[in-house]
Amino acid sequence: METILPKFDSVFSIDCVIFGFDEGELKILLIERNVEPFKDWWALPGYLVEQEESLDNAAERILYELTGLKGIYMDQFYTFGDVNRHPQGRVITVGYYAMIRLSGNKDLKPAPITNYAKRAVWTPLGDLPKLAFDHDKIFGRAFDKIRNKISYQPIAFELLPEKFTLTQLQHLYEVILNKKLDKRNFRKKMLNYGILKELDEKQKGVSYRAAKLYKFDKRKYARLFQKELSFGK
Amino acid sequence: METILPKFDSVFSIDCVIFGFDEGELKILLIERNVEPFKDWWALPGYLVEQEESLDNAAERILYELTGLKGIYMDQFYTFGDVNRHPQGRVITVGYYAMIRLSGNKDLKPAPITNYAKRAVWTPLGDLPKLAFDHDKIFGRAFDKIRNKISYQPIAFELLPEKFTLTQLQHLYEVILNKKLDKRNFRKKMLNYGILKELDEKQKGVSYRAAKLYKFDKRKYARLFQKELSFGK
DNA sequence: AATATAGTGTGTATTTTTTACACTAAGTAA
DNA sequence: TTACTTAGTGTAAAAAATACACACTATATT
Repeated sequence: METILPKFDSVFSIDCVIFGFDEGELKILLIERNVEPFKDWWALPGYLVEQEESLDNAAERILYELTGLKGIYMDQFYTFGDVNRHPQGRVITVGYYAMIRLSGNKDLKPAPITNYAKRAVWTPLGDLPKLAFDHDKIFGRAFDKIRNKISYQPIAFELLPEKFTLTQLQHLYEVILNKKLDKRNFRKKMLNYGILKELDEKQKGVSYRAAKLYKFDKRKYARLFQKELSFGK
Repeated sequence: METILPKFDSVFSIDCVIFGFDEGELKILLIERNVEPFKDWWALPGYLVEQEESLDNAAERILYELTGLKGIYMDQFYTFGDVNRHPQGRVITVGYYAMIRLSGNKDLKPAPITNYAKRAVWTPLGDLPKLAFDHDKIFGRAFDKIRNKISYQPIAFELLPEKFTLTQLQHLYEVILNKKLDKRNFRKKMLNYGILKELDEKQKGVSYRAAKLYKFDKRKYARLFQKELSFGK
């Protein structure tokens, strides 16, 4: 006995939730759609997966084509498969997210390969418009994911410039977690992880006492957090 | 401008990793395939998603059809989309897992709706054969997921009979985490969660001192673990 | 030169959580 | 009655989390 797979034209898609942090605000990258359905609406960068590409590769390609952002590594967080989530048919979409350093990626243009997006814009979470399709829901789940993850793994460094102050780091945490943290306890905890390198350099251009700059030590981070989360003996 | 979605015959599938605990062993539910490809191989219960059904519904239906297990709520853990994961074409599969109480579900028969599976068998993790497709990888990720999750959320109760002893619970943790735990500390911690009801009843049929039985208090559990994981002030 | 301003940077005591560790009690089997 | 097997229990020490306030320093302003 043999099963023949039905013919198919892959109708699965990827949607990307790309977080950035700029001017003290958390932002995500949205595109303005240039095609129906939802023409002229704002949406997460997302498109159909090609026949011959893996999901991870598709995510990277699609993000590039729609926003010009190149070589971004993303993680899956959830797959959305409600029957009516797309008005033209059944489309299952895999949600990917990334947190990236916004500096240098401020000006974005969709790659001129498609005309699918008019433009890509960093949008503060506070100003999010109603999004196309079920993208509000997809965004919500991505945000839950990072909020949850950051509370047990210091993942936020990806969002900051290469050199940052502890106060900047703390602000970022406060924005993601949506609550104020205690300065002394925060510093103690972050420095105790041992994944920050203190630099011989200070903040510049501020009209008050300049703060020390720090760098994130990727190697120590990897060593620390690839280990299992402990349950103890 | 308008995009027409390509026609499609949904070629996405669901694969289920169902954990059970029996005779002191962790087991998963495997089917013996009755169709090509991989006819006669062992595989995770999994099949194609229908046009008009959500992923969650598909998961439940497929599990029922292939194993006879009815009404099991499962969670997604990852979506697998490598290009060549299926020998007959591009199939993206969404991984679902559940931990269930094995008692009463020991004897399983595929529902006589399909002839896709010859039988469904609880297989100890220690005796897993090489599985069809990339199911080894899918299983591995599911196992990582529960191992990780149990270290910050006491999810293991689902695996035990309704009434259980603390020693049974501890054994289960030890099996999942693959390390010995300290009896006194384990009890202290579990009882402190406040999600166990001590019963006026003891174990029966053992040839040594009978242990107290406990029940899992779902309401208190829900109250406790829907709250955010804390970062502190 | 003096002053105002705004954020930097630091320590300690308390509480909570985690860890380490070993013996007696209770029930069954012979 | 004795031997055997698992149940059940407490305490001290260490580590982590929390609560809390003031002096310092760089710049801008007068």
